[in-house]
Amino acid sequence: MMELEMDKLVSLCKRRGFIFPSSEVYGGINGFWDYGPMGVELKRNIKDAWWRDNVQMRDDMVGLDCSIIMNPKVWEASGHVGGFSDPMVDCRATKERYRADQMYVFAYLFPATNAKGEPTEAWLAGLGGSPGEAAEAVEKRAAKLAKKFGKPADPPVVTPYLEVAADDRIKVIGPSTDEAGTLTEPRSFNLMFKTYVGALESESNVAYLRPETAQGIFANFKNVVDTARVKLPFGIAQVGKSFRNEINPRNFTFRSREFEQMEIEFFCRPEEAKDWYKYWRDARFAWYTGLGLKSEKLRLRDHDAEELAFYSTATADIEYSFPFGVSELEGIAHRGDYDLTQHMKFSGKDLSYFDEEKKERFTPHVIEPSAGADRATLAFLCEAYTEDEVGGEIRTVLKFHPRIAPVKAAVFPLVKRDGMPEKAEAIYRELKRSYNVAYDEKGAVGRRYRRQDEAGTPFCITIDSQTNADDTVTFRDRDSCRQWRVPAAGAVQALRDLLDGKPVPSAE
RNA sequence: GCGGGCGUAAUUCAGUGGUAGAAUGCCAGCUUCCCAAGCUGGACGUCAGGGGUUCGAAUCCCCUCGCCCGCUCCA
Repeated sequence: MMELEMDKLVSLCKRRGFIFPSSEVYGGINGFWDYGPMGVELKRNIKDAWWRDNVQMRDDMVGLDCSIIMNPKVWEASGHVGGFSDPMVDCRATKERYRADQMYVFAYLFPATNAKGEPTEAWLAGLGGSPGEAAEAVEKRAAKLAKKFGKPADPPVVTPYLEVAADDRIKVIGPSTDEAGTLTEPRSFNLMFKTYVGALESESNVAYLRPETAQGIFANFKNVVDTARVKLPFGIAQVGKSFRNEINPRNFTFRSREFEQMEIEFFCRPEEAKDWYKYWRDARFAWYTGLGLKSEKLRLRDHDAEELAFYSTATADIEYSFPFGVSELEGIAHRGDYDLTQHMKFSGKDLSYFDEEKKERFTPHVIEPSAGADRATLAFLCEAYTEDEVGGEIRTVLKFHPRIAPVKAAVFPLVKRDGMPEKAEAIYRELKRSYNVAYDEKGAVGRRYRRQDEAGTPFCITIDSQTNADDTVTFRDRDSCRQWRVPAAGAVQALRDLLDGKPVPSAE
């Protein structure tokens, strides 16, 4: 198995117009990427395949396209504001980082006096969910100090670190150091991109760019039920950009601050949720394999109990083994009725569902298959990248599934004379009505084939001297380099059949 | 966020204080009846950006930005 080097792929993506660093002429900007002429076709094909397979082809799915900026209360309900912006404290000495709300300070007063005759103070910080938990390690450290400075007369005064006065913080000794004053003030880390709605900046018009598309679906649950004549079980699908500020961009486009999601919220009766979870978990895995992510690099991993979010009873990740490690492409989560319940609580609106047949009112449960469009695109690129050796030379091929290939076919006149260009261009024009195809008459045909291989074009159609005699053209298969003849008049249908999965004819 | 490495053409890279280079790719033409062939010609560089040292900086120093690696973080 050839080991893909990420550098080679990144370089190919740049060279062939798949992916560029964002605003590169200004030196780029960390965590943002642009899709070039090839990349935009690839990513669109992936999103279109997702939409077609999950919305168009199904009777129980509808689509939605929500605004990126929503009422900020949405994010209070979802827990993105408040719950996940814990203030953190860094230790300058040990470079460790602690959650400020889980740090308690134990102020001891030892009998030994200093030069001014004052007792010796030691403000020891400990970590834990409660003062009791934090005390354990601290007491051991205090016992050591007691040998030196004598036993303290009183038990220590315990203060949560967040409530320690700013002036007193320099007295605090961090959990893994003996030195005071190494801890920074508590700083909050912003999960979300903050902005202001309207020309004036003030606390009253703060808004956020959405960190996920899911909440727009929940917020529109009632609108869809009231207007789209849907009945449980049904799902709402959305493709769109999301933004996260807290992440550390890494690994090419894999982890970006601006990214695109393909999300489904599938609503069902509570007692059916478990079965639907299993259904989606398998269906989503099969979707990737059906588009060519066939190798052992694709994995389905169930979360164990500790890994589960508190509201979820089951979650699975679809992972891909990238050159930089195994990472998540999609998560399928059984979210129970958590989201709708939260939005009912925060909005005061009834988002329950009335089952007309069973005359029952209840809050639907939700299965959420949430996929990353950019991550899927990167996985398909990694999977497709192949280096074949032909006569001692490296042939670089992107072996995309025809459905996602940016260019479906290229049409060439074998040489630039004898009416071949005219004939080739006529076929090209005809194909172009249905497919994204390329035309090239420049230079040696071998070079033209290789150029298309590198862009992942699955088929090449070549017009040669025999075309004049019997009006047939050659089809050439990207992966095998095999060629066969097809009547020129049937070229469009022949390409359609191949793109629909008809196998390449075996060798003549 | 921390630490380390790096940044020269579209790509891969050479260039350690004295005229900005190579290969590949790209473009034009010739040739060419099938897989990066050959010949001729051509375009392409704010040497990441800014500041400093110097008669002179791609080269030395400082700052910023970006990329890579390892930590940290990643509901």
